[in-house]
Parts: sequence; C-alpha cells; structure tokens
Amino acid sequence: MSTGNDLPSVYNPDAVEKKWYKYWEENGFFTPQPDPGQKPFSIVMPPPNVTGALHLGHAMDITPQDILTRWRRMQGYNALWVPGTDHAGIATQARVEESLARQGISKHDLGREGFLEKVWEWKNLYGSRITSQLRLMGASCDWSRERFTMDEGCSRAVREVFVRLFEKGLIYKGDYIVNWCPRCHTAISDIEVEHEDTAGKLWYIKYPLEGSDEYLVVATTRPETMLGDSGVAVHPEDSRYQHLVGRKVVLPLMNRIIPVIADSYVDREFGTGAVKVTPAHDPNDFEMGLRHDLEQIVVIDEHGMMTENAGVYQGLSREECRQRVVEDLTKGGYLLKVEDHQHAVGHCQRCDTIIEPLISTQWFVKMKPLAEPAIERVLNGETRFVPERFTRIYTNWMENIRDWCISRQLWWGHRIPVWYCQDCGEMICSRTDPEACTNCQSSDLVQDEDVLDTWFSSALWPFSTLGWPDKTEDLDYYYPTSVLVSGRDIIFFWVARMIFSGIEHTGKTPFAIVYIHGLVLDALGRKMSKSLDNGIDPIEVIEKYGADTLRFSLTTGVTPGNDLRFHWEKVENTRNFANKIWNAARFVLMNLEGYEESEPAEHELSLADRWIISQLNTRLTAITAYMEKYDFGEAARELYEFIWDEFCDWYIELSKPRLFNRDSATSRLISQNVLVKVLTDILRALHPFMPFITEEIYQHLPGHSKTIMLDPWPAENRYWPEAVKNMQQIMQVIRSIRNIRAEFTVNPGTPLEAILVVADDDLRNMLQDNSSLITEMANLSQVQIVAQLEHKPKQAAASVLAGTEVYVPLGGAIDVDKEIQRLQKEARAAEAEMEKAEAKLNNPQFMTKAPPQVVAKEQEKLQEARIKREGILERLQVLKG
RNA sequence: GGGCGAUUAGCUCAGUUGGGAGAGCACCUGCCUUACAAGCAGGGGGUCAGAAGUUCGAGUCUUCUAUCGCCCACCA
Repeated sequence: MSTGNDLPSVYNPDAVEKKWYKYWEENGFFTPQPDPGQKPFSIVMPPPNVTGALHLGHAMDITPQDILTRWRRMQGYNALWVPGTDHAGIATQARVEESLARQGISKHDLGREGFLEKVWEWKNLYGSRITSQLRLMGASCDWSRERFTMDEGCSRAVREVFVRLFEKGLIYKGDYIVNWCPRCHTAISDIEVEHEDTAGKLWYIKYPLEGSDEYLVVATTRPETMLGDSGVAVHPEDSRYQHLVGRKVVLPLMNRIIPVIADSYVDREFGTGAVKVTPAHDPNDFEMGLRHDLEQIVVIDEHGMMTENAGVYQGLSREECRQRVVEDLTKGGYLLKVEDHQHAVGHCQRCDTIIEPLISTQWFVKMKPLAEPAIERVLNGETRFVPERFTRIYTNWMENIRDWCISRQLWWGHRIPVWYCQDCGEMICSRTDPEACTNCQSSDLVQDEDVLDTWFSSALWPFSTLGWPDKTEDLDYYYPTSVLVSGRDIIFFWVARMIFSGIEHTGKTPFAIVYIHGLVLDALGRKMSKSLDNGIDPIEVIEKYGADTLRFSLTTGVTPGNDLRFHWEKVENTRNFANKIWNAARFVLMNLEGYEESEPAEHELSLADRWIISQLNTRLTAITAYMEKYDFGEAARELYEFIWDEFCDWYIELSKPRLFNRDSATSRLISQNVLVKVLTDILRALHPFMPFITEEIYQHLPGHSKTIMLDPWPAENRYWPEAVKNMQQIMQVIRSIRNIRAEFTVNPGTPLEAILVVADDDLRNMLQDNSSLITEMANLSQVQIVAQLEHKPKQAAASVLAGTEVYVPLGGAIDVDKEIQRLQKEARAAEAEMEKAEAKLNNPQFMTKAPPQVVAKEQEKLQEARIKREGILERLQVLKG
C-alpha cells in the first residue's frame, strides 16, 4: 500500500491519464455483451465528421455522454456506447479539393476513382486522429463496435432504406427547383441554406403593355432574372390591376411577350403589387409557373453564369449581368426608381457562396407520410427532449417540413443505388449491383452519378450501427437506445431525421431521451469559428490541465441547453479542485499506518464521523436525483461543495487530533475507516465526471477492486439528525472564535482562551463532550464552558449566538470602542431579523394561510434573534459601564 | 413576421416542487498551521432588467415593456 508520501504534492494528470485509458481499454471494460439478466443502457455517439480535428464543441458533446455511460455502468446497467465517424460528404470533399488545389491538382485530373482514393486516405488519417482524441478525453466507448457511415454495414443499411422508400413511392426523382451552390456545384437541401439579412436594392421596372402606351411597374431585388421572366402576376382581387389580367406585356430588353396572370400568392402591399415571374430562378415563381403553365426559361447556369437564353448577356456572371441590365434599363427609360431594401439572401452553409435557385433533376424523399408519425410519437412521449422546450422546436419544424432533396452532385458519399439501361432506358433500383437489365437483359447498365446527402446515412445511425437490417443480438438488446446527446444546432439536420427514419424502418423511435446541450462560446460570447480564429483545441486544454479538468469545467455551472462561455480562469479553478482532491487523498494515505479494514459500530463513531456520514448521505441522494434529471451541472456542484467545504475543510481537520496519536488507537482506527469509506464514495461519485484522477487515487486506497469504473454507484443510508444539528452548533462556535481572532488580528498561531456561557443543560453538556474539537479547530489553549458567569469580563471580545455566548479575553489587545461598534452592528442585524419575522407573524393572513412548519420556523427565527439581541445589549452595557 | 433563450455581486455564471439571495474569479485583512500557497482563516459587495398581476409569501408563476443573443420564415 502507498503511504501517500510517495505521491507528489501536485497532481500531474499527464502521467496517469494515458496509463488508465490503456488499462481500461485492454481489459475490455468498455465492451459489454448483451445479457438478459441486466438492464441495457445504450448511447450511439454523434459521429464526428472526418473533416479534421475535434474542437471544444465535441468535448461538450462527448462529456455528458461519457458521464451518462459511466454512471449507468456503475449503477449496474449493461452500458454500451457506440463510437464512430461520419464521412461528411460535401464538407470532406471540399477539404480534400482544397488540399489538392494547393498542390495544383483538380479532382478532374484524378477522375472519380482516383479522387476517391485520395479522400479515403484523408479519411484514414483524420478518422484515426479523431478516435485518438476521443481516447484522450476519456471516452468509455466500445471501440470493438466502432463504425463509419460509409463502412460496409452502414452502406448496406443505406441501400436497404433507399430501396424500401423507393418501392413504397416515398422516394422520387424529378425536375424541380432546388438550392444550388455554384461553387460546390451541387444541389443542397433547404436546411443547408443559411439566410443572411443583406442590404440590397429594390428596383422598380416598367413593363409596357402590348399595343399600348400604358405600362405596369414591377419591383424586384434581382433585376438580372428578368431575362428569364415568363409572366407578371397580380393579386386576383387587386382592383388596380384586375382589368389587366389576361393581357400581355412586352418584357424590356428581351422584347418577349408575356402574360399578366392573377395569383393569390402575390402580396398587394409589397412593392407595386405586381410581381415579375421567373419560374426557372425563384422557388415561388416556379410554383406559380406550374399553376399557370408558364415557360421555364433558364438564364443562369450551374456555374452562376448567364446562358444563351440571356441573349446579349450570355457569358456574364450573375453579378456583372445585374449591373449591365440595370444600365440598359436606365438607358431605355424603363427604370422608374431604386429603393434601399433589406432582404434575406441564401448562402451555402459550407462555403458561404450565394445560393442560386435552379431547376435540375434531383432525388427527393416525400416527407409528409414520414413526418406525421414522427410528430405524434414524440408528442406521445415515446421520445422526450431534455430540456423540454426543444420538443416544440422539433414539432414546429416537422409540421412545416418540405420534401427532402437527397441527391448531391458530388463524388464522396453513398452512390444512389439506381441504374439506367443504356439499351431500353429502364431504371433499376436495387439493393445489390445488378448484372443485367430487368427489362431487356442488357448488361449495358450505368449507375446514377449522384451520391446521397450525407445526412441520409446519419439518419440511420442508431440502428445501422447495431447491425440493422440484420436482426442482430445487439439490435435486439440495445435498440431503441436510451439517450441521444446532441447539440442544438443539429436538431433538424440529424435528430429529426433519425426519429422519422427509426419509426419508418424499425417501428420505434430510436431513443427514449434526447439531451440537448448548448454551444461553447469564446470568452466574449461569440461562436468559435475559423474566420474569427477564436477556436480552442481541446487537446491543448488536456495537455495543459488534463482531461478531467476539461470535462469538469464543461460541466459545472452549466444549465442543460444553455451556451457556455469558455474561460481559462474556470479551467484553472477546476484544476485547483482536482489538486485539492489529490491532496486530500494524500492526507488519507499518509495516515493509514496500522490501518485495518473494519465496519465501526454505531456507538464507536464520533460526532464528526456521524456528521460526515450524514452529509455524505444527503449529498449522494441529491447527486443521484440530479443525475436522473440529466442535471449534471448541479450534481457536479454538490460534489464540489461536499469535497471541498465539508470533507476537506472540516472533516479532515476534525480527524487530525485522533489520527495524530493524541487519542486512543481504536479511535484512530475508526477515523481511518471513516476517511477511507467517505473518500472511496467520493471517488466513485466523481468518477463519471473525472475518470482518471479518481481511478489513480482509488488504486492507492486499501480494499480497491480492479477498477473503480465497475464499482457500484455509491449510496449511504445512515443519517443522524442530531449529529448534524450538534455539529452545526459546534461549527458556529468555532467560526465565532475565528471571527474574533480575525477581527482583532490575532495571529492564528497564538493560542487563545475562550469562555462559553451556555444556559441550556443539554447544549452545554454536548459542547463540553466535544470541547476538544473546539480547542483544536479554533486553536485554543483552553476553553471553559459554564452555565453562567458572575462577572463578565470587560477585557474580552464577545460573540453572542443563539444559546451560547462566547468570550475571548484579550487583555490589553481589546479596543473597547471598536468592540462596541462591532457589537452595535451585530445588534442592528439581529433587530432587522426580528422586525422581518415580526412583520410576518403579525400578519393574520400569514398565520392562517401559511403551512404550520413555515410559521414555526418564523417563530423560531424571531426567538433566536431576540435572545441574540438581548445578549448583545447586555454585553454592551458591560463594556460601556 | 413568428419562436426561443438571456438579463441575479465588479466579471463569468448557478439557483429542482414558490417559504430566510449562492459559487468561482476579482477585491480587503491575517497566515508558508507537518494534505494542498493551485492553500488556510476571516471579511466587504446584490431594489435578482423594468412595470403590473396572482399569492399570506415571487429571483422562481402570469401578462406587458426594454436591451442583447440565437433559430425559423417563399413578401418579389
């Protein structure tokens, strides 16, 4: 056994963290096997993207997952945490393209196969970097079950789902207007478009009526799109324009004859109440165009350049074209006016390029039939959000959801499992690569070029990782999973899609609880981003302070769902806490000479023992209750307070006299046993939060098992209310003596005498029985405890508590005027207390309506304050007289 | 245009069912006391954004207002 002297006085996390992680992993502690005799607990990790390294947001995500997994495991659950990574189609492809571009290579130089080889190299490099970072954080996930969204099993699940949805008619292909990123050169879904409010202009343009001098004025924010106009729309009930409906206008610059139509989409209040209709380049116009059978004239191509349909403007960029069109409209006298106008402009989530709505051939998932049960089942409580307010955010989004564009014009991803027969044109959707056309038997088949949205595979993650579509033992035992931990930012992208996919393909929502955490912001409250260069690498924090410190500082003082500002000061404070525990453990270990494990009988326990055990009981009950509510911040605070304030500041100090041989050997043994017992429980309760330091200390303690992580979650059922009460009174006395010492700046090393005047027999006897605690803790040479004092000393400082008067004779050190002032202040405080209580007690409404225990408490308060005040006034008289 | 969150000590933030306002940092005083100076003991500091309401009682519940932040939305 260690004596504690071998341990350095400063905890060094670096030396121990790697050792323990290796030990845990090699011993298979993270790898459970399904066991019908145990209750399962399962979490699937939100797979980090293989785009690069982890950031603090990941630590914010990983920490609660590991806390939950370790806690439930200790509670005896069969706890599985499945790790993995995501191929992150568009993001990873962009990163690899960038990296190749720096070497002067384009993906087209390499071709599809060659490029994909490069991406796999990238994936292998960054994927393993990520998993090693997860290990550094202490994540107790089961690496034997590690998955990747593009591994064989996940790919099979993707095909299975695609084919099923296709066969059910829930996947369709068609020409629709989609959000197109001209830079990424792919369609993206609605939620991948970020709208930014932009200061723009509203141009008012005259459209002359055919065969007339009259004209209509339309307002637009995008004049360049007028080249593709195929109509002008007004509201059907707009009296200003009713006579024009059905007539034609001449499109300026293009001289195309286009109709005036009536459609209730038009807002009469906005602009002139007449809107130009460009079906090929605006989603609303697209819909209107379909309703009124208007031509779709494509004037902008997938690179954001003007097409031949744009006539003389062909070959210009969108931006150049706008400028030229405005110039030409001005020259032609068509431009009536220009106003400043704020409007939302869509940008690509990945590259921030302005999105161009374009008509193209894409694949879609029909959402309505999937969304309905996904709303209903969540509202029924099959899946519960924590905090609860996110339920409505989720349902609101699901209620308004539009069909999901799932095809991407990328190379990195799951290729769409559809083949086209080059001979007869047959379209074949298949789970496996088909050999021949199902219609004409031709072998000349070509697979669809597109890949699936990366979230299509992520949506299946909770069951694909457990073996679905096969009926595996894991799937049967661990699915549906227990908790999903996720950031607020991906509720729509990921959580919602997992829910409807789980219901559709497995018949169950994929998790019982969705725990939503906030974002990590920088010290100024800004999001961490590459452009601001304010990101912090979690590995840097771990190297400087250790993973335990990082984890705990991301946990304390945090409310579920709320953001967290990152401050190095907080990390330092947490490091100090770790060091505190370390030194408390050193103290215990240094004083274990002659230790024998025993279970002290109740009558052998000292007051301090019974007090700390009672406090342990209270704290552990609270901690477990907070854990059950996913309130890790509060659980961590309880632990912090118990360890620092109660165990270290009081119990360890109280135990010193008995340990240092100033007492009997038996009481020393009992004290050792209580210290070891309480410390062990502390380490166990702290383990889910700070896995490394707790294991390190635990392995030095007597009676330890092979790992703390498989020990039971602690509970304490002993509780002595009178010990708690007595200890509180003793502490009050000690504090008041220390207070006097500080007020009169008496050196802490100078022993003092104290006189306690206690009228109550029980209280006096209790204090007498425990007087050694008072002399030790307040550094007294002696203490007299008496029922009353004939001659109250003038040359003494006094403190009046309820039931106890404390006198500390200070001889010439006493400044009578100063002492009078101090006591007067205390008297005023007592009077204020009395007034408050009296006001309540004099209120008949309070007396009749408040619960009896609240009234009793108020009366007690009044009584205490009154006694205190009387004592102080008496004391003042002695000093003055 | 809707929705959500925040507003509590100088700073950063906690505060479970309504019942005497808390922590860390910072600040002041005294201590290198044989676990820890990354520490110990003591102390100062708050009209809980504002207003109204419910209640015997509101930081906590209701309504409104203000400021900041975030999300959603097809007014060209």
